[in-house]
Amino acid sequence: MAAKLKAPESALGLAEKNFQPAAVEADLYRWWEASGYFQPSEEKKPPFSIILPPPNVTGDLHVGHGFTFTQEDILVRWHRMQGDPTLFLPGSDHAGIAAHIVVERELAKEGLDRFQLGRERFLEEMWKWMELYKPRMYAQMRAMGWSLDWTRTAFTMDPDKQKAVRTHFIRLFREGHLYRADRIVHWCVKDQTTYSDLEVEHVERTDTLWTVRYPFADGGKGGVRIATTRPETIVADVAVAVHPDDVRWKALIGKHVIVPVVERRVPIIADEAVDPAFGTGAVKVTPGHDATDFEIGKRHHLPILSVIDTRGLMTPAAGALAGLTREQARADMVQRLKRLGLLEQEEPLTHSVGRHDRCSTIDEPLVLKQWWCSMERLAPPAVDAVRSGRVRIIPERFEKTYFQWMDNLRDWNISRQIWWGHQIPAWYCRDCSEVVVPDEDAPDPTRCPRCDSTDIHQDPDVLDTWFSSALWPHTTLGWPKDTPDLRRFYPTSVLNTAYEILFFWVARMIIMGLHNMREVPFRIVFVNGIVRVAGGEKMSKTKGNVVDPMQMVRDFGADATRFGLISGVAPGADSQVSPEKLDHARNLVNKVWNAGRFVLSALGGVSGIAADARPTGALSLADRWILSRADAATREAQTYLERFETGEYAALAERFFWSEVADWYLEAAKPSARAKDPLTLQTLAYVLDRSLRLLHPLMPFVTETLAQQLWRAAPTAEAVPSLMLAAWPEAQAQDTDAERRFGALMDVVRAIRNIRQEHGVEPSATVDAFVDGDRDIFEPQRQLIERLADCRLEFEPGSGIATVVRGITVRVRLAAADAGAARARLERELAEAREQLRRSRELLARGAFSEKAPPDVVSKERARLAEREVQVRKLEEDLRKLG
RNA sequence: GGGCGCGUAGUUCAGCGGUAAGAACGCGCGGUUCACAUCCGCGAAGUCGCUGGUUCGAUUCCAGCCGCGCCCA
Repeated sequence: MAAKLKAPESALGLAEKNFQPAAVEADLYRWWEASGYFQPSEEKKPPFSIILPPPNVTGDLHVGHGFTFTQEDILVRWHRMQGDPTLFLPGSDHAGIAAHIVVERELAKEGLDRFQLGRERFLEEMWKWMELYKPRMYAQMRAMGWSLDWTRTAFTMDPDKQKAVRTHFIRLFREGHLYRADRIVHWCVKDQTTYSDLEVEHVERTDTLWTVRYPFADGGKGGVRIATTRPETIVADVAVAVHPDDVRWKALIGKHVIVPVVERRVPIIADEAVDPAFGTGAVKVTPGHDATDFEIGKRHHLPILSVIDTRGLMTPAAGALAGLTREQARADMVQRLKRLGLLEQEEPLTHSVGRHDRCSTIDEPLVLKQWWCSMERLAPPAVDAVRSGRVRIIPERFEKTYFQWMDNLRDWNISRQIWWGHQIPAWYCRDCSEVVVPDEDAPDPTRCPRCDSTDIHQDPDVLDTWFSSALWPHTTLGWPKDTPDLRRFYPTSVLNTAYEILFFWVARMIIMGLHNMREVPFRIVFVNGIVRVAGGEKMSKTKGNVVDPMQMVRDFGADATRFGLISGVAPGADSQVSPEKLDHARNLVNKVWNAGRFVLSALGGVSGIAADARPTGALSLADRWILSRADAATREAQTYLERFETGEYAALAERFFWSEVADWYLEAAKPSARAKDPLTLQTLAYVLDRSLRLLHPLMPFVTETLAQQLWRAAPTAEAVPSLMLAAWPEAQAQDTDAERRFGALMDVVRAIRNIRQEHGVEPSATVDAFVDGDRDIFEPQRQLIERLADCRLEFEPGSGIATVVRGITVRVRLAAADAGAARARLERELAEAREQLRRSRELLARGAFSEKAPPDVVSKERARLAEREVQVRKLEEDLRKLG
């Protein structure tokens, strides 16, 4: 830890009526960071660690990051306060194609493309981008107040991470998990690269479905009618296929037809993959340009013809169509078929078409030589890890999603024909075609180990970004080296991320973590929903509805931004951000500030108080009550956080602080606070201290600002320099007697206020109020009630407008007593009370209820019945008195 | 086609086998006392999507249907 630094002198004076986030945030964060508070302590307790899901260095931080990372920071700060050695490790991802596209777009503005620049200069441009945006993103993370350990910052293209990826590739290759093969892949003609199954996005669109007749080879009449949306690929057809059980075609299986235009003689084959309901039930088979057909071709040992190249142009193998674009070739082919009289039908068809998820270019399936990662032996342990509970997924329903994908895993295409990323550590000999993958620690090969040729070159392709991201939880901690961090923090505690990347990332981390470390990468996967804009729309740059978290910080402050993002969110559920929500969050932060100001001013000039000393002795009812409520809040906060219910935790913290501490306790405590009553001051300090601790993970800045002031006025025995390091509170047993008494008081006060308002009593007027409840409760609290309800309290029966709460009659005498209004009110209440009484009686009268319902439910209902009987009796009595 | 989720106040959402369904915003009324008008007080507002089933009891569990969204093929 760095030399002890003093907390920054707050730039925000207590005279300031509104909390000014900008005045304190940067100073506090700098102090926390420079003091080493974000680094894990050396406590000998089991550590708590979260590796930040590294955001793509493609631009600025997104509000989705804002939500996820805030949630993580809440867990992290909570654990740190519990004394756990806590690591929250920051980083960023080089983002392969995504970043590639961004930089290529920048180049295009200057009329350049990467091929003009060449690999080396293009990579320089990529690095320039990274060096510009990485620090920018890190600054944004700091602005959000996330307690990240910046001394351990990691980037997927750091030299040691590159080394790790290389080692990983080489080991997988040696163990036979990697292979190079000609297979059908998804090709993007725009980005000039392949992509994996996961990166295909299926979108509905309407195309034309052409029905084409393929004449019989033996000259027989008619022919086979097939339906296709891609007539330009007819020139690559090598068969016609039907479903084996399709009675319409059964007799024709084994016969041959002539592929139109190219006049190729091909067989009619039977394959289960054919959908008899599609078109005529017979389909053309084009293994070179369709994934399903590629599989059919393999099963039937059909040749592969490739007629489209990587630019999307027809190859010489396409014969007459050579050189045309796909669209031109399609039109040309349709004309030819028409002329030949083989085009039988043309109709619109709505179907789903694959597109590249990065740029929405329509997928072009091609057969190309690529590196593949076999999932055969790697996947089963990862399935087992979740099935056995060694990795828990929260909410649980996402386990199903995980299994469904894992059970249908196909081999993973890991080659990408781009330049930015981890270049594949494989070399090819031009003389003998040897594939050279060097040893782990060997330098790059310069000659072929088989034929000694020096004409060898490295694979120009890079690895899929997720191939490196899959290693993140262990490479960030030092793998492949055996480091103290790796030993201490792996497996990490929680991985928290959006459900969108459950497959892309989470599953692959489990797979590769288990492979490289023989242990799961994290104990718990906490799955988030997506943050949407108000109205439920997904944010997207193209729609221009992206909410910038930094703008939110500027407008509302980091504390309010954090709270606004977290509140009202259930685990795994999508959420919405709106200006209203942020307004409210800012108001809450301001409330905390002002309540803090009040307590601090009350403590002014008083010595001998320790904010962390629980008050004891002859406490007032209000003091006892708020202490009990603080314990209740503490207990609930713990429960919610343990269940990852951060939204509930936020709601609870707000409810406790605003509705209980501020609205009732501070109001109740005002006179004795002014009178400098030592017990009340002690309670005020203690309750503020407790509140700040409970609120700190949600809103670190305002709470730290106040804690610094509070601890100066009322130094704690704990004597930690920062609220970040203060102990998380522990709950004591609740004071049920105080809660019952104060609860009754609250009800009475509300009842009097209600009558005042409903009957238009002058706000400044003091009314006479009568209470017939337990004098033992109300008499000692007389002054409090009188002040809060603006009344003179009597305990002798009087006349006036009455109401009954909790079996207590409350009556307010009005200056211009209106007997009609009084009666109306009583009658309304009586009708309702009678209805409730009737329902209660009916329920208890039903034998089945008392026999079968649990005894505690029955006795609770009995008590309720008794209470209602009192209520009705009192209301009737009052009504009778009115005459 | 397979899977998952959602439908609760005008809005955004909690909740839940226990009979009196919550919050916030918004809305209406009232309020200038030394923490806060980014505030305080009071109030109105819901057939818990529809239909059936299980149960002593269903908004909650189950099934079907309707509507919406997402994922996978």
